[in-house]
Amino acid sequence: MDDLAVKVLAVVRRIPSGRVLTYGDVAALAEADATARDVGQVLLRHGDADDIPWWRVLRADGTPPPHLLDRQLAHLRSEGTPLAPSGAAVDLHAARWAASGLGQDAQPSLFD
DNA sequence: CTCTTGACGCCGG
DNA sequence: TCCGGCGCCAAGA
Repeated sequence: MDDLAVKVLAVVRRIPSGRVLTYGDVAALAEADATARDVGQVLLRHGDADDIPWWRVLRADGTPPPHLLDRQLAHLRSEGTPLAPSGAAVDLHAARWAASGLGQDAQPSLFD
């Protein structure tokens, strides 16, 4: 478990239920030279831990990676995450967690 | 040391 | 809107 993984997982654990972040967001919040790809690598290795809400991390367009589509959407629906009209993706505009410098939580409307 | 792989993201057709 | 291609970069083989 390297330092980068610790930081990335710490960020993911802080995502409130019903909110989401993109891989790129997590990379930026990890305060390291992490890229979105690195975040994917970390979750690939450690995403199985029970205390890690990996399903709250999505791609930049709000869709989950293809092989996780069903499982991930099931988790998101169960915790009331705002989905896009299509139902196949998350409504990022509404559900994206405004974490930067705002502490524990934030209002989705900040993005309007 | 080189080559492949992949939970990403952006851009052009 | 839907693809396909390309850049990116750390790990393994």
